[in-house]
Amino acid sequence: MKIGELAKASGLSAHTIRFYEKQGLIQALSRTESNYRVYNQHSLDTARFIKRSRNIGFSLEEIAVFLSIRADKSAHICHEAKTLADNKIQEVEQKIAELTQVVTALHKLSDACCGGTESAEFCSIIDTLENNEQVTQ
Amino acid sequence: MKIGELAKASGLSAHTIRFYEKQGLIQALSRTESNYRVYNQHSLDTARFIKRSRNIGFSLEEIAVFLSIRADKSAHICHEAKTLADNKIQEVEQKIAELTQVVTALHKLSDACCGGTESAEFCSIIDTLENNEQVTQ
DNA sequence: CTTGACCTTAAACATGACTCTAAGGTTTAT
DNA sequence: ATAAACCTTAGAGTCATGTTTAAGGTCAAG
Repeated sequence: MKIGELAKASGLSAHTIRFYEKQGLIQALSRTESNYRVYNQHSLDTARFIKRSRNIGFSLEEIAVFLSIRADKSAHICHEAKTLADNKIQEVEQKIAELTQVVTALHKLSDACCGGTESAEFCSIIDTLENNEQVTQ
Repeated sequence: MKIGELAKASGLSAHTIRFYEKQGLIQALSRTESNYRVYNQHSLDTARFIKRSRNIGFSLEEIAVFLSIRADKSAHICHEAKTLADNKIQEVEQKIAELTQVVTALHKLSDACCGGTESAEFCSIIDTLENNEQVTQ
């Protein structure tokens, strides 16, 4: 399999596969005489593994850890993988909490504003941004 | 007021204030003989306006629009400000929805894993990433 | 034998919002 | 007079995850 075929089969672009190689996530089995990368079914499995992991929200760095567990499963324990997942859950839930605060603040801003064609001279949005120290509370 | 004082009073760094100047968000009133930036109370109000808007989650580009409304309120209408806020709400709610899906997928991954000190040979997390096409569903 | 599709590399560009560095000049306090 | 603390500029670096470009080399079909 050449990089173009791997790209098509995995849904990644050939560019991205080369980029992942530079990041140490995936390696070509070998090279042809003309220096083309050669892949096999396992490469495809790896490419898909990476793609799925990205979809779930893991960073390339985290995926590298998963891949190293996968590469030698008997040398690792479940706890390592679960810790990665649980840390990610914490991280994403934290982010959601922050964004929820942002939405609340935005709703307060928006709801107070008439939104009409009146001059913005007394617009409550501009007003709040100008004066309210506690705008995000 | 010099940039250091404005920085202290606004909670922005002097670096950041210069950066905002380059982005067209805030201008010094004038310069001293030695070319130092000179600010006044209105500059401080503007700096705080920007900071509050950033806290709420507006981009510098969006803040530029708010500032132009604020600079000549009678030339603008409430609708413009409200539209900005409402678009932002859409955007952030969309982001929250995505992250919520991510958390759901992560919980599925994590909950299925024993997380113990067993070898990762049969780790359901690695397994799922390897085999499950529908991992984010 | 040429066309077009494929492959190679290194490096630059993109995003957004800073942050830092280099190489100075100025002001204030002691 | 000198050290510390401030200020100036232009430009590069940071983060993560790619994408694009330039400048080629290779391969298969017609």
